[in-house]
Amino acid sequence: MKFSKAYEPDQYEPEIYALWEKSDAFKPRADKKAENYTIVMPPPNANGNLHIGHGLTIALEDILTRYHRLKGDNTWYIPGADHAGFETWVVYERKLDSEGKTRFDYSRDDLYSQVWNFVHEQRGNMELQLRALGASCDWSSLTFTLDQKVVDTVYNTFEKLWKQGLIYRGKKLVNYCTKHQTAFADIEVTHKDEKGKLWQIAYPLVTPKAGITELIVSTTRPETLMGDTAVAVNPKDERYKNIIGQKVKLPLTDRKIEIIADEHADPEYGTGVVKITPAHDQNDYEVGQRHNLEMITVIGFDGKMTLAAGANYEGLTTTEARQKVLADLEDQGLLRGEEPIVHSVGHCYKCDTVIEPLLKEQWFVNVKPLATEAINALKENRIKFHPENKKRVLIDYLKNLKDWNISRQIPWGIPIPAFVNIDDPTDWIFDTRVDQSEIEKNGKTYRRDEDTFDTWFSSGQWPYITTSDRKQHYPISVMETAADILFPWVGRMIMLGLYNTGDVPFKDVYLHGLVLDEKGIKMSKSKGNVINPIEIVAKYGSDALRLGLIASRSAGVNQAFSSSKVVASRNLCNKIWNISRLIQDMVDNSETEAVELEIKSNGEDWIIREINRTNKEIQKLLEHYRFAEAGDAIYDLIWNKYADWFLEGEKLWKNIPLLKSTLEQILIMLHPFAPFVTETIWQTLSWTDGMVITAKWPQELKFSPAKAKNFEELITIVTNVRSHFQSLPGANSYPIAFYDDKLIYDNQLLIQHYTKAPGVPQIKPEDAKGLHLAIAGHPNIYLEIPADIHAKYKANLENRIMSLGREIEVLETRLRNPSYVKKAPKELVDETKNQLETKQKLLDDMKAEFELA
RNA sequence: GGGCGGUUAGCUCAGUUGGCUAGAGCGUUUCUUUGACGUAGAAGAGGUCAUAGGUUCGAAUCCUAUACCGCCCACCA
Repeated sequence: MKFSKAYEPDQYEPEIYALWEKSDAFKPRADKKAENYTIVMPPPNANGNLHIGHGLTIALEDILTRYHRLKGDNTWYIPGADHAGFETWVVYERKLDSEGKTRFDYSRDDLYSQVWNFVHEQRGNMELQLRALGASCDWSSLTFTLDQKVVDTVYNTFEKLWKQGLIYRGKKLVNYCTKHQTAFADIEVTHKDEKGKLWQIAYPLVTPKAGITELIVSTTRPETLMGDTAVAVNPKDERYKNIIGQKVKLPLTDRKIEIIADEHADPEYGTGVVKITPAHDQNDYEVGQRHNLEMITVIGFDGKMTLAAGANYEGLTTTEARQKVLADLEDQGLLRGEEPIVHSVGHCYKCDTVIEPLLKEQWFVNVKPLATEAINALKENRIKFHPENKKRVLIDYLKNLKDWNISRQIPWGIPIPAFVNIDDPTDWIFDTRVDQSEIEKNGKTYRRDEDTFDTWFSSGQWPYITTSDRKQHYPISVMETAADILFPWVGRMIMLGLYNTGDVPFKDVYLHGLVLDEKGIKMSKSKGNVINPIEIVAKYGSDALRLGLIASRSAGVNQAFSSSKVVASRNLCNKIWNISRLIQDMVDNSETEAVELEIKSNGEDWIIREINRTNKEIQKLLEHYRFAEAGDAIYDLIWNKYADWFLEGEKLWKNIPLLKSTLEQILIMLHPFAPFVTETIWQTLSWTDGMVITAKWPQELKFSPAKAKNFEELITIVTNVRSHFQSLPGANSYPIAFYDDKLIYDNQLLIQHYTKAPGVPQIKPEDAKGLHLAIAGHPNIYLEIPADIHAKYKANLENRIMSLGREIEVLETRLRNPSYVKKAPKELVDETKNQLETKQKLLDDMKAEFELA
């Protein structure tokens, strides 16, 4: 291969990925002495496409993976694919709908195999996209969330929970989406503030007492009135004390319901009387439990009124029923008013349908014992969080967690391995013969539960399922995922991981925020502001996307996507490409085959120092998950140090062994951040062996600190001269004369090269003329500019003298403060003194310059 | 109602346990076709770190209040 003028990522990326994959570079080494480093990918939807959030996830995880691989760890990055139960089901149901079919046209087994086929036809895209993003994951251990080993583990866990009494079947209020015909866990419900109305309705007392003939209740849901089985007042409420236990006539029905006393009724709110509808409201359900109330279901799973609501209302939608109930109450003179109200209403996160709390028999996990263990582990700091504050947020969530409904009424998922006796609905047994809808056991016939598991129940067991073939990799090193699934996923992995293995599932958690659009708005299909990562890869390259995504981003914070960062990153790739091109060119044109690594100039000591520093810095930053800063560090090294100063100087020396060695070091350090371009370069360079992906993280080279410091001074001198040249007429046409300065004497050529001055002559002190440069430690440097130009230019220098004077004043004030001198660390005070001295000298020099002319 | 973030250059954001002249990318001004790169090089301009107090020798950083913006949680009839 040869280096073209510009790096064109699309020409190399697929080939490079194939090279890695073919050579088993992604597989963990079987080195017993090395440390294990394990990351499990949050499994993307098997039949979906990756979005920009995946771009970020892969960027972060792959940087860690590649870094640890270079460091020599047994690095294992485990990919996954999610059957995405509900998501996929929604897509498939839409397809059925477009064919004029519904789920009720098929058996569950039919539907399951239909979706299975559908998913497998669609599958593969996502995996190709992961490759395009450069994920260096071990494809041979890809786990699909419906793989047998997943199902087996999930069944074992379910059975264990069941045997220990932590699973129970209960008829409780569940969050039900009447459109999708399934229940949800509390966490899956999206609450929104909405404008509604609060109606006042009169419930007449059967026997008026204590001067009270009727009770006014307030409700936002009059249509549930027919499901009322009590009205409640606060036991401490003096107004109603005497009528507790009396009955009221329930309007629109012929039922009489009791007035009960319960803390739930807030005396301050409305009239202080609340209607109790245990079958349709979570609070009322709890009141009902306390008072043993009857539960009447007036809304069905289809979202329509049931017969129990009365013949007049049966079959109406809730909205229609509300209108009719209000109208009927109005007719009977029982509607006593309405007022606008803003209240929070639960919605289906997928279709936005209002979630209906409905009574349904479901499987629940008693989470208390699991959550307690998890909270203990968190409090004992067995898992480190990035950002740290999310740990407390999770603890608070776990403390208040209610029992977890794990049943879903959708066919696409892991079937719940439970069967019910056809003759005894209370007789449930655990059995894994889920491929049969009826089984025989002990001479009795059992029918399969048609429901499937909540996907979080299975993915909550992900870390130990995926590492089951190499158990020494559990707990995994870090769980990197999106901050918005802290509760449903991270929390559940910790609970179930502890429950199943006794150990936490991961040592570290790194949570990333959302990638917002360029304006800082959440991306969504409906808003049309979605950025497709694969398009960015096609346009700017995979490395540019990766570097651009991690730039200026910190843990847990939502942040806008920045195309200018992507462009800047693309430019960096081009920069390192051209650096390599230049070095390859120098190598090709060098006559002698120098082998020994030898340092020949101050700039070489300096660049070695800078590389060493950056090496340490990157390691430290990555240990702390500071990706953006690590990216900045390598960017700065390559661009502002290696290219602008070191390479520029090497055009004079061409120290081939050092050029080769430093370039290799830089390529290795850049590799985690820009895997494709570094590998492409590695494969193109004439002298490199093997692949950079499996190279060894660079050892630090030795250098002379004094010489490195010298070069720093040269940089100051050069920059100073350039600055003058920039503002002088005639630009760089004036020689830089000096006397009695060894550093300049030894580097005349270099200074001339950097400044483009016509010459750097050594002169006698008495011949000094022109502009006297004011550089600390180098008092005898002159720009030989003609007297007339000099005279004019002097005015410009006054500004510098003024600002220097101000700086000196600040330092003097500080040192004049006795408590500063007494209390601040000695080094700091000494440094301040030093500085003051240097600046004072500089100021004197500059003033002397005025005398000269 | 409870909790968590944020407010730093024109824009998007960094800024580790308080410490020297507060950084980056983009944008912007001027100059430059030098043996790689114009997706470039060189030199600049640009910030009273939201506000008000406090702690400290020293505060963008710690504390208290205020304002505005964003997010999460919750059983608001």
